[in-house]
Parts: sequence; structure tokens; C-alpha cells
Amino acid sequence: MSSKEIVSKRWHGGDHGLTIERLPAKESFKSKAYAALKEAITNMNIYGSDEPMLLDERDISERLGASRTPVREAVAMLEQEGLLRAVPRRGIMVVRRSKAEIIEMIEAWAALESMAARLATQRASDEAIAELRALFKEFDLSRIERDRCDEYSGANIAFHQALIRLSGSSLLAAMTDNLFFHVRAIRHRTIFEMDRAQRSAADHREIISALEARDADRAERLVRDHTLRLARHVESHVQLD
Amino acid sequence: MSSKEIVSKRWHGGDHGLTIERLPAKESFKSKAYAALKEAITNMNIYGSDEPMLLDERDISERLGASRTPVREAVAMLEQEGLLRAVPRRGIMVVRRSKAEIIEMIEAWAALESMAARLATQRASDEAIAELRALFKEFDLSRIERDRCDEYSGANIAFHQALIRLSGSSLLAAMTDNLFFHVRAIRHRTIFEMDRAQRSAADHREIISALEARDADRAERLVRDHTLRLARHVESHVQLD
DNA sequence: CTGAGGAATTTGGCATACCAAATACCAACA
DNA sequence: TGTTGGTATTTGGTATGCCAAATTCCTCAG
Repeated sequence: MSSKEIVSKRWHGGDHGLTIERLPAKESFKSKAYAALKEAITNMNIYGSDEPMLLDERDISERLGASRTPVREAVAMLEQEGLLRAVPRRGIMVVRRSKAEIIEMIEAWAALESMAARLATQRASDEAIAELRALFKEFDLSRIERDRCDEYSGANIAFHQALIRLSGSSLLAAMTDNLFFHVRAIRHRTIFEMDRAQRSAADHREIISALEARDADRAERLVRDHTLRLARHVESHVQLD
Repeated sequence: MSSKEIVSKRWHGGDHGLTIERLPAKESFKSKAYAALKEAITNMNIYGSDEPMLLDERDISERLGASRTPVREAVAMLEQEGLLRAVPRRGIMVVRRSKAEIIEMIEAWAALESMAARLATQRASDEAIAELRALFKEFDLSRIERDRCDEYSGANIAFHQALIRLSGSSLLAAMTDNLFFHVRAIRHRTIFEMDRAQRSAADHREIISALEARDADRAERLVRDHTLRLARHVESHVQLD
């Protein structure tokens, strides 16, 4: 089958430079189901138990007030995203990552964020970097106030996301968001304790300094080492599998 | 709605440590459709024309001898993967990336591959590195023999993929494969000419040397700079948009 | 009471039908 | 001849039904 054959040619001519945005286009049940499922998976303690976590299409369809078809499409998307796995005649289950996989994710995260830091030293405005420092102060404050893991981790990830956005690369942001999603799912205490143990705040301060100094190599190295340290810590202190 | 509610509990007990792989499970129409579509998109010259490339569900269904349902699921997956975009009442179109997006991809690639190089210096066996050098020689030879862009580019990407596999991280491999897919879709001559202009082979030789010397920093830097150079070249010499 | 076998149910994969929106076509009018 | 308005057709979104495989449950023999 020639690959070109599957392309159909519709639509008469090109536009006349008049750019009018397509109106909202109400979101389909498919995307609603996708959002609902992802939300549900997010709030789920995936590693809380060892039994397989199974989802039921019909049940979800009823809850959403839609038929199985759009739900199945949403499931297919989440399967592609690596969050779900559908086994024929078995069920749709939430994927649990092995420790090795989590470590690979953190290493990839280190790669992407350190590149983001490098790019940020070259592209971010002084104002944007100043905002990061402001965020850092706020973050540091909240860290002292509350000791709850969730809050702390959230603020921590917020810092990293803000840093990555400084690079101006929406792709780096998207890819790391996806990785964060998986890493965050491990609600293992040691991940957060470690973050404190390794003086995360001090690291962050140094990183900001490197950005302000526009020192690409140093910013990159600091970010890389900071995150790789997390990988090593998970490797030796987190029990999964 | 509580997120836990969507989890159904079936199956009596847990297994007893006996791990038996589920037998092949003949691939579904969904996965067949996915593979067929991806194959088709791969062989398609996406940037060859400016008209939107539209796909027709029913047409594809007929060609595959299946109904629209599994095809739509495959489309949903490819949409999630960023290769397709379905606009309601409009059609399913192959996504064209802007130059800015392509550059972001190459930068992300640089990040991932340079991390792979770093990890490879720590984890790859001497034998594995030796194999890369062997591959390089073969590659270099084929480069001299043929001047055809496709072959050259293929061998070039093969080198990079082999290097990434040395890291032992299947995630880095998967992520870069995905990026390669998009970058490869730009069949712009300058991409390949550039690769020669910047003495790609010489760079590769240096990279292998760094790996053999187990010099993490140098290997990382060489790989990063090599690929970022490609990004800069695309930025200034490739016409898209 | 145990468990082996089979029937009933559950579940995901797939096909089909219908609908609304958007396009394409066409005829009538200026 | 060019434009316009309406109609037919196309197309993606969704609902529904059937099927085979796998599970669960029930029954009955030992």
C-alpha cells in the first residue's frame, strides 16, 4: 500500500491571509474521558498496594455518562502514554513502574533539566531569572512552615518546572512534566526526606546563582548532579519491585 | 468522584511467585492499524507540500479490512504521540512541525544523548564500546561509497542509536527514537549536507575516543555540542514554516 | 466437606448504525 | 458568466449490539 494513497485531498483553495480562529469546538467525550481518567490516576496511590489495579470500561462509561467508545479511545491514549495497559480479556490496569524504570526516568529528567538550565543561561531574561529567585524564596519559606511531604514535594517540583520554563522550550517542559507525573506517583517518604537531606534548598540557591551569572556549564552541571543524586538515592533507599 | 472508585477488584488472590508469561495474544486490529498508520506516516513526505494532509477513517478501515472502531483507537494513540491531529468535523491530519519545534526536538535529543554518553562511560562494557567503533568504521565506509542522503542519514542515525543503547537505558532509547522520527521527517537536503560539512565522522571518532577513555564529562560535552550544532544549522539554513 | 466440571456472567474487541456538522455540488438568478 | 442559496453528501463523534475469551459461580459426585 502506497503511503500517499491514504491522504485525501479536500478543501478548495488556500485562505486569503484572513486569519480567524476556529471557534472553541466543544471538547469531545473522548477528551473529557481522557482528562477524567488521568485525573483519577493522578490521585491514585499506585504503589500503595501490590494487587493489580484494574479499570472497567463499562463502569467508567456509566460514571461519565457516555458510551464505551470514547472511553476506549481515551484508554488507548493513556496506554500510548504509558499510564495504562490493556490486556485482552483481562482488563485495563494502571501500570506500575519498576525501580529501574523510575531511575531511568529520573536520569532522563536530569538530562532534560540540565539542558534547560544551559539554554536558560543563554535565553532567559534577567527579569525571568529574578522571578525564579522570588519563587525560590517563597518556596523556601513554605518549606519551613510545613513539613507535609505533599506540599513540600509540590513546591519542589514547582521550582524545577519554573526553571525548565526559563529555557523557553515548551518541549522540554512537556517531556519533563510527563516524567514528573511518573516519579511523583511514588509516594515513598524517602524521596522527600532525601530531598531535604541533600540540602535541596542550598542546591537550588546555587543553581539560581549560576543562572544569574549566565554560566551555562556550571548551571548545567549543578542541575544534572542535583537530579542524578536523587536517582542514586532512589536506587539505594527506595524499596519497590 | 473518588478516584479509587474506578478501580474494580477482581481476581481472587495474588499469584504465588510463579511468573508465566501470557501467551502471544494475537495482535489486535487496533495495534495492526496503529502499525500500518505509523508505517504510512513514516514513508510519507510530510513536508513535501503545503496543503494539509488529511486522512479518512473509512478509507483506512476498508484498506485494513477492519471497522472504523479500531482505526479510531489507533488514530487516538498517534494523536497522543503527536503525529496526528484530529479536528472535529474537519478531518485527521498529519502534524507538521514548525522549525522552532524541530529545533526544540534536536535540543532535547542533544540533552538525552549527551546523558546517554555520560552513562555509557560508566556502564558500557569494553566490548560494547568496541562494537560501536566497529559500527563506526562500517558506517564511515558506507559514507564514502554512497552519497545518497537516505542511506547516509540512516547510517548516521544508526550510530547515534547505537551510542544511546550503550547507556543501558531503554527509556533514553525510546525517547530519542521518538524524536528521531520527527526530525527524520524533514527530508531537507541541508540537514544531510551539514552533517558532512561539520565533519560528522570526525566528531563520531572523538566521541568514541572519549567513551573508550571513560571520560564522562568529555563524552557528554562532545555529544551535546555535536547535536546542538545540528540545531544551530537547522536554525539558520533550513527553510520551513 | 471437598473439588471437579460446566454453565452463567463478565469483559474487552469489533462491527454497525445513526447523528450533527461541515463540505461539496448544483441550479437558479442577476 | 459569476454569484448565491440551498441541497446532497461526506465525515468524524457517539451509541449500541454481538462475539469470543476468560472468569466466576453453582451444582453435583465422591
